[in-house]
Amino acid sequence: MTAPLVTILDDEPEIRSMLADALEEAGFRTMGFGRATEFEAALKTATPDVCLVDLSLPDRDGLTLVHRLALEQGATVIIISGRAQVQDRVTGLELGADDYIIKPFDPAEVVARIRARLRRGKSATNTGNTARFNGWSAYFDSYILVDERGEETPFSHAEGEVLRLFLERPKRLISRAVMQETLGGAAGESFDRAMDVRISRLRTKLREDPKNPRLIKTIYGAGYIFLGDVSWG
Amino acid sequence: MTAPLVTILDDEPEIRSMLADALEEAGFRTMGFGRATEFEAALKTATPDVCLVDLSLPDRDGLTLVHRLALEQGATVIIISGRAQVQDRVTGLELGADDYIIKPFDPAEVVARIRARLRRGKSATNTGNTARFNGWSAYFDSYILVDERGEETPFSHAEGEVLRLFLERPKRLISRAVMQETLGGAAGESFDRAMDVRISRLRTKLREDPKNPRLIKTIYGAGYIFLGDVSWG
DNA sequence: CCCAATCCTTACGAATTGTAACAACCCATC
DNA sequence: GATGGGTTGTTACAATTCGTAAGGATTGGG
Repeated sequence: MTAPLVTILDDEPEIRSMLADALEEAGFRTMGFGRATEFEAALKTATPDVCLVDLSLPDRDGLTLVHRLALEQGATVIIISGRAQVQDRVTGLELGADDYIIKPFDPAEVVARIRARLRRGKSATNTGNTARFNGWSAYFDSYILVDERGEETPFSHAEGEVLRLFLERPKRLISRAVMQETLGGAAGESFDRAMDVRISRLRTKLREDPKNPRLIKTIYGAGYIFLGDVSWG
Repeated sequence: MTAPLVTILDDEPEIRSMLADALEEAGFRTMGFGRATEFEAALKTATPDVCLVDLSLPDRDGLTLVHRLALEQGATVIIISGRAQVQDRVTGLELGADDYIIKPFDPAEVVARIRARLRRGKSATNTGNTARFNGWSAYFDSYILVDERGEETPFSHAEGEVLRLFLERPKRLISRAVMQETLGGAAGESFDRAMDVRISRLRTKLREDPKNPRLIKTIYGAGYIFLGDVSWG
């Protein structure tokens, strides 16, 4: 499972290094090019997962290049451009680009947009559906909880809804009203016992001590609070 | 092939109608909603290809909704928001959105971005009649599954239909309604057991552990989700 | 310490889903 | 046509999920 490869095609070296820094920080491999010819030469040996392309190239019309990349190579292409007109963006996207980012940009957003593209694809690093907390790993796409010894515990859809709600708001009070809203929809009268049961079942899967819960705390008369050091990814 | 369905979730009626106009002009079908509850109710029967979501909803936290849509439903989600900070965009994309468009926007760009998303989703899948996933190779022209050791298992036409549907939409929830539509045609009454049987038979051919399936997961009350890293070719 | 409100947990049942077994069907071959 | 192998739908029943009810435990105010 190698890191995804991102190529950067831009004639300004500062932009290349800024992007490369941010991308490598985020765990990607990068290759930078200042001219289309070099980039195309490299394409013969490397197969990038994402191509960042600046439209204002010295030696080639960027749009044509994007079109060819998207059509022939089938690569994911993200245009980076100083041209901010709606019409520019529309034609760029129509020609096959997957995204269009306007200069000046924030590298963090570029990383986020690349991740969003890759998420959909094949064996791409799926960000956003895995969370780690206090020795546990929660895989929301496979509906599995894994403890630190690697032992797996499957959880159901309903349990996953509760767990995700907690992991999205760690160390904050979550009122019963909010829970009802996000989970069941209509906030019924006697129906709210259902939520207790969901939480109860989730607690047993997390092996919580009923007398002394470490992760899911009950705030009498208010709601619940999830005490865990959560990191998504 | 019917036109792709785009749902619009925004509390401002003018924005809804502006988007609906532009999208229908461009050949899409649209459904508009002013509140998250109505939208979620509609999701039980309809399966949109793209969901446009405004983050400032009156009755629900938009970001949570996006997260749920992206993870559970596996839908293509595009956020439309007035919040223009980079951090807003990054968190929106991290939570599962496929794109983030800032108000005020030009409907033409929205159309172009939706097209870019759909293009990627379709063309990546429809080509080829061979697919690889998690050690398996599926040959749809010869109706044969091959495991990593080269052992062959033939599969029938009906099983192939289910498998193809899964492989074309990996890691997304496929509702029973969609399955019926793609497979059996008429959504009968007692006929829906047939689908379970198809899936059951496919599961045994993929050597799934009945207690703990890895590839084909059941979402109680909703549908199925195929969790393989698929590459066509 | 007492009591009412709140919360936890167990058990049960309705709805949903899995699968084995059988029947209907298709289709090539004799 | 009849036969036989394979495929697919149907039925029946087992297993799972998840809300509900009920009783016990806990909390916090007085």
